[in-house]
Amino acid sequence: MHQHVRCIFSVQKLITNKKTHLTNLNMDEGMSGFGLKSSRNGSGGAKCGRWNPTNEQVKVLTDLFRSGLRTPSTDQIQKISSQLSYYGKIESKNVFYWFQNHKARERQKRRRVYVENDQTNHVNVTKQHLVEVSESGRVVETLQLFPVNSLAFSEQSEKTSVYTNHECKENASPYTTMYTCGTEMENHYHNHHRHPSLDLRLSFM
Amino acid sequence: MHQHVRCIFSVQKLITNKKTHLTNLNMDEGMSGFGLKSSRNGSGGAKCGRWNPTNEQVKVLTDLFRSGLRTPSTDQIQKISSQLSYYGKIESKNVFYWFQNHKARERQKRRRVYVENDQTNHVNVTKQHLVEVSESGRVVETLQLFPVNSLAFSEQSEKTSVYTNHECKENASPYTTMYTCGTEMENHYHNHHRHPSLDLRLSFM
DNA sequence: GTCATATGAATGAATG
DNA sequence: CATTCATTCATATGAC
Repeated sequence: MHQHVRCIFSVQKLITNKKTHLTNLNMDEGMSGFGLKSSRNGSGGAKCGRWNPTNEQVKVLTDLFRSGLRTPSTDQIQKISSQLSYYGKIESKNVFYWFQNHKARERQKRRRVYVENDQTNHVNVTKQHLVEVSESGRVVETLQLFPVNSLAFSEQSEKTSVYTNHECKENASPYTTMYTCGTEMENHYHNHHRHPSLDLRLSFM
Repeated sequence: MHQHVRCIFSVQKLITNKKTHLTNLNMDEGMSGFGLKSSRNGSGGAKCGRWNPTNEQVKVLTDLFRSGLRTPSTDQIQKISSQLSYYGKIESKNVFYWFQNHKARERQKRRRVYVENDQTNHVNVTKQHLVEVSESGRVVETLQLFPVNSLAFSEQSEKTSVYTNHECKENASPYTTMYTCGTEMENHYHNHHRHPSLDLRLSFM
């Protein structure tokens, strides 16, 4: 709604100058449909156009992120997007933005927490030893992702917490590192996806 | 009129499941004596989840906002947060969000008024004393904030949106300028704050 | 209890 | 990549 104006601008921008990485990803697709997920809004309002990732999509993206992926290439983005489309409407740009945002916010949080620790504890915290995995560095060859077919099962590993009520102790450490260089993905799970064997096998690089 | 619908849904949402990234932080709400924030959240509840600013914190933040600060840099955020922590538990991100929200809502309100004016004489709904244009222009180097001992003094000029022009875009010089409307701050008081002369001296750039 | 609002928190989407 | 904006979600509080 309110984005109309901005959207118009942005599109123009895109066309005019910004012919970058993004452009290859149909960034200008605009917001065609949007699968009213049941997950988040589900309101009858139908939302104006913002992508609303399903839990499954988020799960997968998060897993990818945790596995070390930070800045997927256009190719990867496309693959991911393609795979995730199984769970609901999604576009390449969504994936692109997701990673951008996730990465940025992770960094931001870390920065803030760091400072906070620093000043409250007066400890020259060296908690900063989190080895930021550079996406350029070692990456897993292939990543096996399994479809989370039902929330019933996926929720355990994630924070998903339905805590919402009291003791929102959930993700007590949202900021804490989870930067393991994706090798652990190897043995992540070899579950049984009863779903259309939709395994997101992404070849990083 | 626009949100109630969502509220209903949100409740349902609660039940279903969310993927919120609630970052629990807080708990306890600090509140080192004195304050007794009477207005918001009457102590007790709200233990988990949400930061509950004390009146002093709100006062300072509001003053900063009124003085022209809109989007503090990370550095500023940290300083502010640090200083405000004197009054109670607070994290950088709270400050960040506070400004983000405050700004956004002011904008939103303004927009809303516009629409109302324009569209039709809908209802003379709370035209908001949105007038109050500040003659911004001068730049201050440092801003002295004084500790609010108590909510003694009234704060009713909350809104005070700078409201320069449409699309004020004060970002023209984000971190360098400060609109001083804060002359009043000068003489706020030099009373004895029983607190460690906690003066928020923020050097804006 | 329901509805409504204020506001903290989050996040998709951009922009530069 | 950092910053910002717009919108939405969540929840505490208060009126009815």
